[in-house]
Amino acid sequence: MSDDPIRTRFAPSPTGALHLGNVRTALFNWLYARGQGGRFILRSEDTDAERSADASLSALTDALAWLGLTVDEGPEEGGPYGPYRQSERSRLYDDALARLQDSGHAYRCYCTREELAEARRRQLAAGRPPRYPGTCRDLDAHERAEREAAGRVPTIRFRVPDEGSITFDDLVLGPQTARLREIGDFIIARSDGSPAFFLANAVDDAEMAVTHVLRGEDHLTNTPRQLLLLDALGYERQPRYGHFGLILDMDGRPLSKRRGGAMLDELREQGYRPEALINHLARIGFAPPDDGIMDLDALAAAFDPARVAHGGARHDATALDGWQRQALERLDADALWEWMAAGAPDDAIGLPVDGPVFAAAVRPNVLFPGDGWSWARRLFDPEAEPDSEARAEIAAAGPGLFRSALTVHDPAPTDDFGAWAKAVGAAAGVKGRALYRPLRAALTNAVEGPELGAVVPLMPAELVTARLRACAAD
RNA sequence: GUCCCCAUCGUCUAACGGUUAGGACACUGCCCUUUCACGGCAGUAAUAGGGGUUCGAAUCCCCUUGGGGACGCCA
Repeated sequence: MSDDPIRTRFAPSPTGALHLGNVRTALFNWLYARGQGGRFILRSEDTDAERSADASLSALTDALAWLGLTVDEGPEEGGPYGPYRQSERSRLYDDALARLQDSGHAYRCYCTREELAEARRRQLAAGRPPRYPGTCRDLDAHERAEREAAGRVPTIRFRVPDEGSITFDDLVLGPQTARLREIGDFIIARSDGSPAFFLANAVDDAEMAVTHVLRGEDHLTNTPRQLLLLDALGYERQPRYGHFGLILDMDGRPLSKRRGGAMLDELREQGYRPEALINHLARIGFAPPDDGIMDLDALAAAFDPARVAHGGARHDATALDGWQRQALERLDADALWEWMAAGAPDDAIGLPVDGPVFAAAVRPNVLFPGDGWSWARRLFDPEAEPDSEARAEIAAAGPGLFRSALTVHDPAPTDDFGAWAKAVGAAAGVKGRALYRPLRAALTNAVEGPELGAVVPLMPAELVTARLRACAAD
């Protein structure tokens, strides 16, 4: 069938937290590799030494593992194309840089940041695209020596041909053509000798035999440059690229750490389930065959880059919550309790019943572990007070109802709540809404919540009595 | 400013020349529940605008408008 095994990669810079856009990129690449029986590679793009930290990298691998995006080759897993940290691959980049200069594809540029910024400013002001003006493009040996004597440290730039075009078949968008005259000479090595993104990223993809690169459309205009580099370096084995629209927030603005609400760590901390996140993200830009929650393998089997949406799309937190609800419904009581317990606050109240029993009882009214724990407090804390709505409900019902309730309170309604409530209704002469709402308010301290029959039997009998007395006292 | 990508219900999307334009989330209503929520059922709601091409256009082409991206010693 296929000659070469599919290889995809996720190549983040370990400088900070992942937002949903990054996660979806990882997800799509993982889905494609998995669905095609290929391999998913993690590569740490840590060439910017100061900003990279191994702590961030391990946080990142932890996040991928939590999501279920297993890594086949990477910094921790190793693999035949290692090392998988760019900081450990400088020999490769140095070699590429040397070859590019020897072949005349690259040259030293002595322009300072200030000069470049000034040139850009002038071009913009003149209504022209801000491109490298080519100042150092054709320096002779004498001119170079002069600048070096002046203490200037060069960067290395790739010489983009003035004429011609480059084309590629985008996995998502289809055929693409870029005119070379639109592309300025770009920096491939910083003045400290470290490789720039264009170079390191392209060289590594080729060296690591990556076959398919799925990335955000912010890279669309990078691709021609990287193809140029790969051609100049003589790589015959080049990856195919696919670009999809970026994820935006509900205002249609790009996701950013600053605006918040879409950072993976934050969401995980809040208690979102990985399945919820995965299913939400899989459907931003892609339409799996099933409406319900799908597991990663099923998503992988269905995934097809050619069917990924071209345009950008919004991250709607409400939709994510919908997936969270579905994810919670599918958990069995033990798993639900495990999830809730993991998210217990420091001042979590002790439960008078088994955790899984409690978790299952409040499940329909819980989206996050914190919700469960606030139900625990409302239901089981002897100190808990009715909220204002509950107070109003209790006042409106008057003490008579609760006095009646106390008369039928022995034995406590812990066994058969339905029968007890019926008896109370008969004794007080009320029924339906007029009966249940005050009882709910008195017993659970709130006017809305889980099924009373599921939750009241969990409460200690003395507590039920105490709450009824408090309401009957007036 | 220049170049590139994009455009279907509020949101995410399906329909890849012929459908009553479908689904999910959200919203509304009804049912269930001697209770709110949960759940079940139903409903409101979209092809940005204008020109073409075609027997026939959401679908192909052009223009306009609107969004996004790139143009960094960031990745």
